[in-house]
Amino acid sequence: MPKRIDHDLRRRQIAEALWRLVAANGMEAVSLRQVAAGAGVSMGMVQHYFTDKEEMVLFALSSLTEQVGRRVGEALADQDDPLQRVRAVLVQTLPLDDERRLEARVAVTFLARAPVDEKIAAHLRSGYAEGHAYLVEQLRAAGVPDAEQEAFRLVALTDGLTAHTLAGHHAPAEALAVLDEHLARL
Amino acid sequence: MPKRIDHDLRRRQIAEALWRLVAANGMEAVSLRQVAAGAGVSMGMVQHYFTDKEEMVLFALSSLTEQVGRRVGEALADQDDPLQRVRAVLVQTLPLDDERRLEARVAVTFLARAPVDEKIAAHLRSGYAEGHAYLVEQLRAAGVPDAEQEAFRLVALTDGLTAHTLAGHHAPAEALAVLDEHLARL
DNA sequence: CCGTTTACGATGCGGTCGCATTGTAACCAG
DNA sequence: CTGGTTACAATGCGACCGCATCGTAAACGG
Repeated sequence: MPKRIDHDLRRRQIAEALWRLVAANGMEAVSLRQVAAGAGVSMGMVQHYFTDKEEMVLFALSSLTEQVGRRVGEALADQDDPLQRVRAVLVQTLPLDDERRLEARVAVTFLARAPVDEKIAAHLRSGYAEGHAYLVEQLRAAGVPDAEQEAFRLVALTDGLTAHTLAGHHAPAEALAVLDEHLARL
Repeated sequence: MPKRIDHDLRRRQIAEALWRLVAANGMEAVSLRQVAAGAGVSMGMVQHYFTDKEEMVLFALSSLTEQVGRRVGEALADQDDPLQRVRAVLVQTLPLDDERRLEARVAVTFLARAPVDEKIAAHLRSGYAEGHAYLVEQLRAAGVPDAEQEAFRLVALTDGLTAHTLAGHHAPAEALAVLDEHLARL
Protein backbone atom coordinates (compact mmCIF):
# COMPACT_ATOMS: atom_id res chain seq x y z
CA MET A 1 0.00 0.00 0.00
CA PRO A 2 2.19 2.87 -1.26
CA LYS A 3 1.57 6.64 -1.11
CA ARG A 4 -0.49 7.75 1.84
CA ILE A 5 -3.33 9.55 0.08
CA ASP A 6 -6.80 10.20 1.48
CA HIS A 7 -8.77 8.69 -1.34
CA ASP A 8 -12.16 9.96 -0.28
CA LEU A 9 -10.91 13.47 0.40
CA ARG A 10 -9.64 13.78 -3.16
CA ARG A 11 -12.93 12.51 -4.47
CA ARG A 12 -14.81 15.11 -2.46
CA GLN A 13 -12.52 17.86 -3.76
CA ILE A 14 -13.24 16.80 -7.31
CA ALA A 15 -16.95 16.59 -6.51
CA GLU A 16 -16.90 20.15 -5.20
CA ALA A 17 -15.32 21.34 -8.42
CA LEU A 18 -18.15 19.61 -10.23
CA TRP A 19 -20.71 21.42 -8.05
CA ARG A 20 -19.17 24.78 -8.88
CA LEU A 21 -19.24 23.94 -12.55
CA VAL A 22 -22.87 22.85 -12.44
CA ALA A 23 -23.88 25.88 -10.38
CA ALA A 24 -22.12 28.27 -12.72
CA ASN A 25 -22.82 26.75 -16.13
CA GLY A 26 -25.22 23.85 -15.74
CA MET A 27 -24.85 20.14 -16.28
CA GLU A 28 -23.84 20.59 -19.91
CA ALA A 29 -20.59 22.19 -18.76
CA VAL A 30 -19.54 19.06 -16.89
CA SER A 31 -16.73 17.26 -18.67
CA LEU A 32 -13.72 15.41 -17.33
CA ARG A 33 -11.46 18.20 -18.57
CA GLN A 34 -13.55 21.03 -17.12
CA VAL A 35 -13.92 19.34 -13.76
CA ALA A 36 -10.20 18.67 -13.62
CA ALA A 37 -9.44 22.29 -14.48
CA GLY A 38 -11.90 23.51 -11.87
CA ALA A 39 -10.32 21.33 -9.23
CA GLY A 40 -6.84 22.45 -10.29
CA VAL A 41 -5.73 18.92 -11.11
CA SER A 42 -4.94 16.95 -14.22
CA MET A 43 -7.50 15.04 -16.17
CA GLY A 44 -5.50 11.90 -15.57
CA MET A 45 -6.04 12.31 -11.84
CA VAL A 46 -9.78 12.59 -12.24
CA GLN A 47 -9.72 9.40 -14.25
CA HIS A 48 -7.67 7.79 -11.52
CA TYR A 49 -10.33 8.49 -8.90
CA PHE A 50 -13.43 7.72 -10.93
CA THR A 51 -13.92 4.86 -13.34
CA ASP A 52 -16.04 6.97 -15.64
CA LYS A 53 -18.00 10.19 -15.89
CA GLU A 54 -21.24 8.68 -14.63
CA GLU A 55 -19.66 7.49 -11.41
CA MET A 56 -18.15 10.93 -10.87
CA VAL A 57 -21.49 12.64 -11.34
CA LEU A 58 -23.31 10.23 -9.04
CA PHE A 59 -20.64 10.60 -6.39
CA ALA A 60 -20.97 14.36 -6.62
CA LEU A 61 -24.69 13.96 -6.02
CA SER A 62 -24.39 11.71 -2.98
CA SER A 63 -21.63 13.93 -1.69
CA LEU A 64 -23.99 16.87 -1.91
CA THR A 65 -26.91 15.17 -0.21
CA GLU A 66 -24.52 14.06 2.49
CA GLN A 67 -23.37 17.62 3.10
CA VAL A 68 -26.90 18.98 3.16
CA GLY A 69 -27.95 16.16 5.46
CA ARG A 70 -25.13 17.00 7.84
CA ARG A 71 -26.12 20.68 7.93
CA VAL A 72 -29.76 19.78 8.51
CA GLY A 73 -28.69 17.61 11.42
CA GLU A 74 -26.78 20.50 12.97
CA ALA A 75 -29.69 22.88 12.49
CA LEU A 76 -31.94 20.35 14.21
CA ALA A 77 -29.72 20.09 17.27
CA ASP A 78 -31.04 23.20 18.97
CA GLN A 79 -34.72 22.82 18.17
CA ASP A 80 -37.22 21.04 20.36
CA ASP A 81 -40.53 22.32 19.07
CA PRO A 82 -41.72 19.93 16.33
CA LEU A 83 -42.90 22.71 14.04
CA GLN A 84 -39.63 24.54 14.48
CA ARG A 85 -37.85 21.35 13.51
CA VAL A 86 -39.92 21.15 10.37
CA ARG A 87 -39.06 24.71 9.59
CA ALA A 88 -35.36 24.14 10.25
CA VAL A 89 -35.23 21.25 7.80
CA LEU A 90 -36.97 23.16 5.03
CA VAL A 91 -35.09 26.42 5.51
CA GLN A 92 -31.79 24.61 5.09
CA THR A 93 -32.68 23.86 1.47
CA LEU A 94 -33.69 27.39 0.52
CA PRO A 95 -31.05 29.50 -1.29
CA LEU A 96 -30.76 32.10 1.47
CA ASP A 97 -26.98 32.53 1.38
CA ASP A 98 -24.16 31.87 -1.07
CA GLU A 99 -23.38 28.38 0.16
CA ARG A 100 -26.98 27.25 0.06
CA ARG A 101 -27.46 28.99 -3.26
CA LEU A 102 -24.73 26.83 -4.74
CA GLU A 103 -26.22 23.70 -3.22
CA ALA A 104 -29.68 24.64 -4.39
CA ARG A 105 -28.51 25.25 -7.93
CA VAL A 106 -26.87 21.86 -8.05
CA ALA A 107 -29.84 20.17 -6.43
CA VAL A 108 -32.34 21.70 -8.84
CA THR A 109 -30.17 20.67 -11.78
CA PHE A 110 -30.13 17.08 -10.56
CA LEU A 111 -33.84 17.14 -9.80
CA ALA A 112 -34.57 18.25 -13.35
CA ARG A 113 -32.41 15.43 -14.68
CA ALA A 114 -34.07 12.74 -12.60
CA PRO A 115 -36.89 12.11 -15.10
CA VAL A 116 -34.37 10.98 -17.72
CA ASP A 117 -31.75 9.38 -15.47
CA GLU A 118 -32.95 6.52 -13.35
CA LYS A 119 -29.79 6.35 -11.24
CA ILE A 120 -30.19 9.99 -10.24
CA ALA A 121 -33.91 9.51 -9.71
CA ALA A 122 -33.33 6.54 -7.42
CA HIS A 123 -30.83 8.45 -5.33
CA LEU A 124 -33.10 11.46 -4.99
CA ARG A 125 -36.07 9.28 -4.12
CA SER A 126 -34.31 7.72 -1.18
CA GLY A 127 -33.24 11.14 0.09
CA TYR A 128 -36.71 12.61 -0.26
CA ALA A 129 -38.25 9.53 1.35
CA GLU A 130 -36.03 10.01 4.39
CA GLY A 131 -36.89 13.68 4.65
CA HIS A 132 -40.57 12.93 4.16
CA ALA A 133 -40.60 10.35 6.94
CA TYR A 134 -38.97 12.78 9.34
CA LEU A 135 -41.38 15.56 8.49
CA VAL A 136 -44.38 13.26 8.95
CA GLU A 137 -43.11 12.31 12.37
CA GLN A 138 -42.68 15.92 13.45
CA LEU A 139 -45.99 17.03 11.96
CA ARG A 140 -47.80 14.31 13.86
CA ALA A 141 -46.05 15.36 17.04
CA ALA A 142 -47.24 18.90 16.37
CA GLY A 143 -50.79 17.65 15.97
CA VAL A 144 -51.04 18.65 12.34
CA PRO A 145 -53.82 16.75 10.55
CA ASP A 146 -53.09 14.89 7.34
CA ALA A 147 -49.41 14.74 8.17
CA GLU A 148 -48.54 12.52 5.21
CA GLN A 149 -50.03 14.89 2.69
CA GLU A 150 -48.80 17.97 4.49
CA ALA A 151 -45.23 16.67 4.35
CA PHE A 152 -45.49 16.20 0.59
CA ARG A 153 -46.94 19.69 0.30
CA LEU A 154 -44.20 21.28 2.36
CA VAL A 155 -41.38 19.65 0.44
CA ALA A 156 -42.91 20.44 -2.93
CA LEU A 157 -43.58 24.02 -1.88
CA THR A 158 -40.03 24.49 -0.66
CA ASP A 159 -38.51 23.00 -3.80
CA GLY A 160 -40.75 25.15 -5.96
CA LEU A 161 -39.80 28.26 -4.03
CA THR A 162 -36.14 27.31 -4.39
CA ALA A 163 -36.39 26.88 -8.14
CA HIS A 164 -38.30 30.12 -8.57
CA THR A 165 -35.88 32.04 -6.39
CA LEU A 166 -32.94 30.74 -8.41
CA ALA A 167 -34.73 31.66 -11.61
CA GLY A 168 -35.17 35.18 -10.29
CA HIS A 169 -38.91 34.98 -10.05
CA HIS A 170 -38.79 36.37 -6.55
CA ALA A 171 -36.28 37.31 -3.86
CA PRO A 172 -34.98 34.80 -1.30
CA ALA A 173 -36.66 36.75 1.50
CA GLU A 174 -40.01 36.50 -0.28
CA ALA A 175 -39.63 32.76 -0.59
CA LEU A 176 -38.95 32.51 3.12
CA ALA A 177 -41.98 34.67 3.89
CA VAL A 178 -44.22 32.48 1.73
CA LEU A 179 -42.98 29.37 3.50
CA ASP A 180 -43.27 30.87 6.98
CA GLU A 181 -46.80 32.10 6.36
CA HIS A 182 -47.79 28.61 5.28
CA LEU A 183 -46.20 27.08 8.37
CA ALA A 184 -47.98 29.62 10.56
CA ARG A 185 -51.33 28.29 9.36
CA LEU A 186 -50.64 24.72 10.41
CA MET B 1 -40.70 35.11 -53.40
CA PRO B 2 -40.23 31.52 -54.51
CA LYS B 3 -41.43 28.28 -52.85
CA ARG B 4 -44.56 28.76 -50.80
CA ILE B 5 -43.46 27.31 -47.48
CA ASP B 6 -45.06 27.98 -44.11
CA HIS B 7 -41.99 29.19 -42.34
CA ASP B 8 -43.43 29.18 -38.86
CA LEU B 9 -45.01 25.76 -39.23
CA ARG B 10 -41.65 24.23 -40.06
CA ARG B 11 -40.09 25.98 -37.10
CA ARG B 12 -42.76 24.57 -34.80
CA GLN B 13 -42.22 21.08 -36.18
CA ILE B 14 -38.52 21.36 -35.45
CA ALA B 15 -39.31 22.76 -32.01
CA GLU B 16 -41.52 19.79 -31.24
CA ALA B 17 -38.72 17.43 -32.17
CA LEU B 18 -36.56 19.34 -29.73
CA TRP B 19 -39.21 18.94 -27.02
CA ARG B 20 -39.29 15.19 -27.53
CA LEU B 21 -35.53 15.04 -27.34
CA VAL B 22 -35.41 17.06 -24.13
CA ALA B 23 -38.24 15.06 -22.58
CA ALA B 24 -36.59 11.76 -23.44
CA ASN B 25 -32.92 12.49 -22.85
CA GLY B 26 -32.57 15.95 -21.32
CA MET B 27 -31.03 19.14 -22.58
CA GLU B 28 -27.65 17.52 -23.10
CA ALA B 29 -29.11 15.45 -25.92
CA VAL B 30 -30.03 18.54 -27.92
CA SER B 31 -27.77 18.98 -30.94
CA LEU B 32 -28.51 20.20 -34.43
CA ARG B 33 -28.02 16.70 -35.75
CA GLN B 34 -30.22 15.00 -33.15
CA VAL B 35 -33.01 17.55 -33.55
CA ALA B 36 -32.88 17.18 -37.32
CA ALA B 37 -33.01 13.40 -37.03
CA GLY B 38 -35.91 13.61 -34.59
CA ALA B 39 -37.83 15.88 -36.92
CA GLY B 40 -37.04 13.61 -39.87
CA VAL B 41 -35.28 16.37 -41.79
CA SER B 42 -31.74 17.18 -42.77
CA MET B 43 -29.40 19.15 -40.62
CA GLY B 44 -29.09 21.70 -43.41
CA MET B 45 -32.80 22.40 -43.12
CA VAL B 46 -32.57 23.05 -39.40
CA GLN B 47 -29.78 25.49 -40.10
CA HIS B 48 -31.94 27.12 -42.73
CA TYR B 49 -34.70 27.86 -40.22
CA PHE B 50 -32.58 28.90 -37.26
CA THR B 51 -29.50 31.08 -37.32
CA ASP B 52 -27.90 29.09 -34.51
CA LYS B 53 -28.56 26.59 -31.77
CA GLU B 54 -29.44 29.20 -29.16
CA GLU B 55 -32.17 30.70 -31.30
CA MET B 56 -33.60 27.24 -31.90
CA VAL B 57 -33.67 26.44 -28.20
CA LEU B 58 -35.28 29.76 -27.27
CA PHE B 59 -37.87 29.36 -30.00
CA ALA B 60 -38.68 25.90 -28.69
CA LEU B 61 -39.23 27.43 -25.26
CA SER B 62 -41.53 30.23 -26.41
CA SER B 63 -43.31 27.75 -28.63
CA LEU B 64 -43.95 25.60 -25.57
CA THR B 65 -45.19 28.41 -23.35
CA GLU B 66 -47.44 29.48 -26.22
CA GLN B 67 -48.95 26.01 -26.45
CA VAL B 68 -49.46 25.74 -22.70
CA GLY B 69 -50.94 29.23 -22.64
CA ARG B 70 -53.40 28.27 -25.35
CA ARG B 71 -54.51 25.18 -23.46
CA VAL B 72 -54.90 27.14 -20.25
CA GLY B 73 -57.08 29.62 -22.12
CA GLU B 74 -59.31 26.81 -23.36
CA ALA B 75 -59.57 25.28 -19.90
CA LEU B 76 -60.58 28.66 -18.55
CA ALA B 77 -63.41 29.10 -21.04
CA ASP B 78 -65.93 27.01 -19.12
CA GLN B 79 -65.13 28.15 -15.59
CA ASP B 80 -66.79 31.07 -13.88
CA ASP B 81 -65.98 30.42 -10.24
CA PRO B 82 -62.70 32.24 -9.44
CA LEU B 83 -61.28 29.40 -7.40
CA GLN B 84 -62.15 26.93 -10.11
CA ARG B 85 -60.31 29.17 -12.54
CA VAL B 86 -57.26 29.11 -10.31
CA ARG B 87 -57.46 25.35 -10.15
CA ALA B 88 -57.88 25.07 -13.92
CA VAL B 89 -54.72 27.07 -14.55
CA LEU B 90 -52.60 25.08 -12.13
CA VAL B 91 -53.92 21.67 -13.15
CA GLN B 92 -52.95 22.35 -16.75
CA THR B 93 -49.29 22.37 -15.75
CA LEU B 94 -49.35 19.11 -13.79
CA PRO B 95 -48.14 15.98 -15.61
CA LEU B 96 -51.48 14.18 -15.49
CA ASP B 97 -51.44 12.74 -19.00
CA ASP B 98 -48.83 11.96 -21.65
CA GLU B 99 -49.05 15.29 -23.41
CA ARG B 100 -48.72 17.30 -20.24
CA ARG B 101 -46.03 14.98 -19.00
CA LEU B 102 -43.95 15.86 -22.05
CA GLU B 103 -44.60 19.55 -21.56
CA ALA B 104 -43.79 19.33 -17.88
CA ARG B 105 -40.53 17.53 -18.50
CA VAL B 106 -39.45 20.19 -20.95
CA ALA B 107 -40.63 22.98 -18.67
CA VAL B 108 -38.77 21.63 -15.66
CA THR B 109 -35.63 21.25 -17.73
CA PHE B 110 -35.81 24.88 -18.81
CA LEU B 111 -36.64 26.03 -15.29
CA ALA B 112 -33.54 24.29 -13.97
CA ARG B 113 -31.47 25.97 -16.64
CA ALA B 114 -32.76 29.47 -15.93
CA PRO B 115 -30.24 30.18 -13.14
CA VAL B 116 -27.36 29.88 -15.60
CA ASP B 117 -29.04 31.20 -18.76
CA GLU B 118 -30.33 34.73 -18.54
CA LYS B 119 -32.26 34.57 -21.83
CA ILE B 120 -34.21 31.56 -20.60
CA ALA B 121 -34.66 33.16 -17.18
CA ALA B 122 -36.05 36.33 -18.73
CA HIS B 123 -38.52 34.40 -20.82
CA LEU B 124 -39.72 32.32 -17.91
CA ARG B 125 -40.02 35.38 -15.68
CA SER B 126 -42.40 37.09 -18.06
CA GLY B 127 -44.50 33.96 -18.33
CA TYR B 128 -44.66 33.46 -14.58
CA ALA B 129 -45.40 37.14 -14.04
CA GLU B 130 -48.41 36.87 -16.34
CA GLY B 131 -49.66 33.77 -14.58
CA HIS B 132 -49.08 35.32 -11.19
CA ALA B 133 -51.05 38.43 -12.10
CA TYR B 134 -53.99 36.37 -13.28
CA LEU B 135 -53.98 34.22 -10.16
CA VAL B 136 -53.86 37.27 -7.90
CA GLU B 137 -56.86 38.69 -9.70
CA GLN B 138 -58.89 35.51 -9.28
CA LEU B 139 -57.84 34.99 -5.67
CA ARG B 140 -58.95 38.49 -4.81
CA ALA B 141 -62.27 37.85 -6.52
CA ALA B 142 -62.61 34.72 -4.39
CA GLY B 143 -61.95 36.74 -1.26
CA VAL B 144 -58.73 34.96 -0.43
CA PRO B 145 -56.56 37.02 1.93
CA ASP B 146 -52.93 37.73 1.06
CA ALA B 147 -53.62 37.07 -2.61
CA GLU B 148 -50.15 38.14 -3.74
CA GLN B 149 -48.39 35.70 -1.46
CA GLU B 150 -50.94 32.96 -2.01
CA ALA B 151 -50.38 33.17 -5.77
CA PHE B 152 -46.65 32.72 -5.28
CA ARG B 153 -47.34 29.81 -2.99
CA LEU B 154 -49.69 28.10 -5.40
CA VAL B 155 -47.34 28.36 -8.36
CA ALA B 156 -44.34 27.19 -6.36
CA LEU B 157 -46.34 24.32 -4.90
CA THR B 158 -47.57 23.24 -8.31
CA ASP B 159 -44.12 23.39 -9.87
CA GLY B 160 -42.66 21.46 -6.96
CA LEU B 161 -45.35 18.81 -7.26
CA THR B 162 -44.66 18.60 -10.98
CA ALA B 163 -40.94 18.11 -10.51
CA HIS B 164 -41.45 15.50 -7.79
CA THR B 165 -44.00 13.63 -9.82
CA LEU B 166 -41.66 13.51 -12.81
CA ALA B 167 -38.86 12.33 -10.54
CA GLY B 168 -41.09 9.52 -9.35
CA HIS B 169 -41.37 10.78 -5.81
CA HIS B 170 -45.12 10.36 -5.91
CA ALA B 171 -47.89 9.49 -8.34
CA PRO B 172 -49.65 12.13 -10.48
CA ALA B 173 -52.90 11.49 -8.63
CA GLU B 174 -51.21 12.17 -5.30
CA ALA B 175 -49.87 15.47 -6.59
CA LEU B 176 -53.36 16.46 -7.65
CA ALA B 177 -54.75 15.48 -4.26
CA VAL B 178 -52.13 17.56 -2.45
CA LEU B 179 -52.95 20.57 -4.62
CA ASP B 180 -56.72 20.14 -4.28
CA GLU B 181 -56.53 19.81 -0.52
CA HIS B 182 -54.56 23.04 -0.35
CA LEU B 183 -57.08 24.80 -2.57
CA ALA B 184 -59.92 23.52 -0.40
CA ARG B 185 -58.48 25.33 2.59
CA LEU B 186 -58.51 28.74 0.92
C1' DC C 1 -37.07 32.60 -71.07
C1' DC C 2 -34.10 34.41 -67.70
C1' DG C 3 -32.23 36.20 -63.43
C1' DT C 4 -32.95 36.49 -58.73
C1' DT C 5 -34.28 34.62 -54.52
C1' DT C 6 -35.63 30.92 -51.49
C1' DA C 7 -35.09 26.27 -49.79
C1' DC C 8 -32.73 23.13 -48.95
C1' DG C 9 -28.75 18.83 -49.05
C1' DA C 10 -23.97 17.74 -48.69
C1' DT C 11 -19.56 18.31 -47.07
C1' DG C 12 -15.80 19.84 -44.39
C1' DC C 13 -13.31 22.23 -40.58
C1' DG C 14 -11.64 23.14 -36.03
C1' DG C 15 -12.78 22.03 -31.55
C1' DT C 16 -14.22 19.16 -27.65
C1' DC C 17 -15.77 15.00 -25.83
C1' DG C 18 -15.16 10.30 -23.02
C1' DC C 19 -12.06 7.00 -22.61
C1' DA C 20 -8.01 3.78 -23.33
C1' DT C 21 -3.22 3.46 -23.28
C1' DT C 22 1.33 4.30 -21.86
C1' DG C 23 5.02 6.14 -19.15
C1' DT C 24 6.95 7.27 -14.78
C1' DA C 25 7.81 8.63 -10.08
C1' DA C 26 6.92 7.43 -5.39
C1' DC C 27 6.34 4.35 -1.83
C1' DC C 28 6.43 -0.04 0.86
C1' DA C 29 6.98 -5.21 1.87
C1' DG C 30 10.23 -8.74 1.47
C1' DC D 1 17.96 -3.19 -2.87
C1' DT D 2 14.45 -5.05 -5.42
C1' DG D 3 9.70 -6.21 -7.12
C1' DG D 4 5.15 -4.82 -6.94
C1' DT D 5 1.68 -1.65 -6.33
C1' DT D 6 -0.24 2.97 -6.26
C1' DA D 7 -0.66 7.63 -8.02
C1' DC D 8 -0.60 10.16 -11.18
C1' DA D 9 0.68 12.87 -16.17
C1' DA D 10 0.67 12.72 -21.06
C1' DT D 11 -0.92 11.46 -25.29
C1' DG D 12 -3.84 9.73 -28.77
C1' DC D 13 -8.18 7.92 -30.86
C1' DG D 14 -12.68 7.86 -32.75
C1' DA D 15 -16.98 10.13 -32.19
C1' DC D 16 -19.53 14.04 -32.04
C1' DC D 17 -20.19 18.98 -31.80
C1' DG D 18 -21.66 23.88 -33.89
C1' DC D 19 -21.13 26.20 -37.76
C1' DA D 20 -19.53 27.87 -42.41
C1' DT D 21 -19.48 26.91 -47.12
C1' DC D 22 -20.96 25.33 -51.47
C1' DG D 23 -23.96 23.37 -54.81
C1' DT D 24 -28.46 22.92 -56.67
C1' DA D 25 -33.43 22.60 -57.51
C1' DA D 26 -37.54 25.12 -57.57
C1' DA D 27 -40.45 28.97 -57.87
C1' DC D 28 -41.62 33.57 -59.17
C1' DG D 29 -41.08 38.62 -61.40
C1' DG D 30 -39.65 40.76 -65.35
